[in-house]
Amino acid sequence: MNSRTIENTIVREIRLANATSRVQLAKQLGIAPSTMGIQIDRLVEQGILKESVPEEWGLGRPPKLLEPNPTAGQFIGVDFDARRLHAVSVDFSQQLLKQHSRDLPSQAKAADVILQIQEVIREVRFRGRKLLGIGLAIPGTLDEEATTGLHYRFISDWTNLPLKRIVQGAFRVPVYLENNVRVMAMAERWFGQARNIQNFICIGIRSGIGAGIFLNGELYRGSGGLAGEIGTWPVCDSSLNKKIQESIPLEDIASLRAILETLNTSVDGLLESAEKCDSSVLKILKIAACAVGRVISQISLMLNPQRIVIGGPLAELEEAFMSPLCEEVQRCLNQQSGLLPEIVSTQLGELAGAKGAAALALHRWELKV
Amino acid sequence: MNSRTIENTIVREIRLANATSRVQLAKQLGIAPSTMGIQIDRLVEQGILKESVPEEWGLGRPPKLLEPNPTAGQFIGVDFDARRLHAVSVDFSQQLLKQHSRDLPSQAKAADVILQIQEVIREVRFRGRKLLGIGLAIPGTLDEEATTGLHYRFISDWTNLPLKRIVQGAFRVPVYLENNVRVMAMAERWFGQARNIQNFICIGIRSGIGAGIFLNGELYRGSGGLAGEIGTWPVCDSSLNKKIQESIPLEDIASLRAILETLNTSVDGLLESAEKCDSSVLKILKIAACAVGRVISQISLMLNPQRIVIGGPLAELEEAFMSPLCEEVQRCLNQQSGLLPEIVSTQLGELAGAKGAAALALHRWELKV
DNA sequence: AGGTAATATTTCGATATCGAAATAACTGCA
DNA sequence: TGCAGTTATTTCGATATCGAAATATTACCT
Repeated sequence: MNSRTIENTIVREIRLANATSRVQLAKQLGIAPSTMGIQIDRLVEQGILKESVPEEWGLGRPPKLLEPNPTAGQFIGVDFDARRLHAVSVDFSQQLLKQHSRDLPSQAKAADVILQIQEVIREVRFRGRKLLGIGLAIPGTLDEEATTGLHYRFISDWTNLPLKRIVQGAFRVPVYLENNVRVMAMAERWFGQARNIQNFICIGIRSGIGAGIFLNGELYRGSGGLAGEIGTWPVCDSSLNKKIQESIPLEDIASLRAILETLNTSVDGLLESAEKCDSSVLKILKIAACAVGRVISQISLMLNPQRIVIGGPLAELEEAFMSPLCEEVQRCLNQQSGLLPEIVSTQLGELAGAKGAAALALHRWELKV
Repeated sequence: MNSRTIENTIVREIRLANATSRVQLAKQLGIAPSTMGIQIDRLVEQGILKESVPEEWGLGRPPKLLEPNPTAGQFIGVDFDARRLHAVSVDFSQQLLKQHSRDLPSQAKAADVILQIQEVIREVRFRGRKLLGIGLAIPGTLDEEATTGLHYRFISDWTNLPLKRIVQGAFRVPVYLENNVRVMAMAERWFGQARNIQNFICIGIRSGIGAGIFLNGELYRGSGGLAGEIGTWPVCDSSLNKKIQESIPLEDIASLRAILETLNTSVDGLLESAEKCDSSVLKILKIAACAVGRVISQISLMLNPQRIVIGGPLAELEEAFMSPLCEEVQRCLNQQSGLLPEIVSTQLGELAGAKGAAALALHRWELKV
């Protein structure tokens, strides 16, 4: 049991294993069924949970299935980077209510972005459902307590912004912040490729490259909140590029930005020419994939994760990117098959971050008795 | 609260913060003082805990200090590698009772080693204290459940040995296994350089190189129990050795075994000539230190640990090894001071592993009601 | 229809925990 | 000595949890 109250643990458990029974929950949480009965009855009475009857059932008395009551309230999630901003609202059972995406003006200032964040929150807010919390997926670094944005390279004056205070002041509900990539990892853990996986790493390849890390079933942030900052990981491999003598930061080889600059094209252009098997594009992508693969193999030596989830546009390129990446990981770990992680690409679309941010708020939310 | 019973949590808490009071414990564990009183009374009555009076006290009623009762029983810890075997017994309050070390015959077979383990356990067993548990620090890899030794490179037929079953059968007390380096990390965490540090990594440099990892305050094993196997980490840096084109496994550059082979000397010989600043020795050590330093810097990017503890004989060489290591880490992380970990060498001597193994048994031990 | 087996939930007395107030044990001061 | 101030522990009625047995609801079999 965590430090959370039993009530919150129950709601969380029900959301994860959508629809369970009193007895099953009692077993899962190591609580007497009689006690669980009392707790559940109260939550149903309060309108937090809903009971339903199973459609088919074998032997024995059928359980009263439990689900979160959608009408108990809504959560809002916002995700952004330098170019684009996404927001969603979800009901208490994590179903999408409204969504909204917009481009940010290039060269946008921090103050603009903060205003736009508040605008889109109002935009996606669903009338008639109590707003229970807001989650923000923040690019760049956060302070350890996750209240303040410290730095983001691609918005010039994005420095020491007390985002939690600002948004909390504007909407008067709990606001939860988390780093962009970590929110992606949470999304994978809760409704993506890493459900029920205790040890996995989500690697996001966008303007920069970062990792969201789940170990022993928990998000890992590092002692200063800086874990996963692998953008500057030194990569050097003479087999990749004979001219390289010194090592090069991973981000300079494999980030979307670096690749687009090298090829002087757009994201859509890149994806298109990769589909068409343009050989110069494939070569660059292969170099990037190998670099990421080498880093993954080294991470695997250290952390032996069960699974790696790749996020970002490149993850969609099966032949051109994911295959060479997997091969390189295999090559590097050839002797040690026990260390070889499963490598998959994300299936959550553009809204992954926003949905993850909403889920962050929803999972952190505490029922006050 | 963990899944452990309250009683065990209390005993553990008292051992960690040697001597506290009922009220303090109640606060620390979030339990009502009245309840804590009942629990403690029972534990004292059972002879598990002892009460004592504080020597000096300021204002207010002085607390009845609590400590583990040494006579409640003993734990035995065994640590070994291919060359040498250590065993200790400690009382219930973690104080050393007896110790024993012996060399293993070179080319010893697994069966020999297992017999010797049982012999030294009998050797250090302290008469008149109930034996409550045995901890074994095992070199090489273990299965996920930590019951079976899978493989150890330096004992030829060390393969799939059900050590837990064997030793448990022989002594009829709970037996706990853990990997060598992880036990060292536990020792650092409980009574060494990493007390009260949530995120740290213990790097052991002996015949091989491995890492014991504590994250979020918990030991991290990896999804197959293979986390920390950094011996084959590829190191390549043309600044270290111009002739290197391909990367080389860390263990081939920086393990004690590799260094001793290169210099054709013994451990004592190496330490001695390092003290005397033999330049060829210093050069080899510097290359090793830089290799380890580079790996640490990469690990820090990923995990942002607060502290790194270096174990093994080389950790004693301040000038010849630790200094160049720290410098290399700083150089590699130059732009990112937030990621720079504290780097220290272990202060626990030869018996660290055995004491850690005993502490493992003692911390895992469960009071059965 | 009636009985049996299986599973879920509730009932109910025993036990554990909580929280607030009372009590105990000390220092410092008059 | 007596009293105020401070902190630790215990007391005690209210509440929560437990565990085993009782009850409820279903399928399946005869």
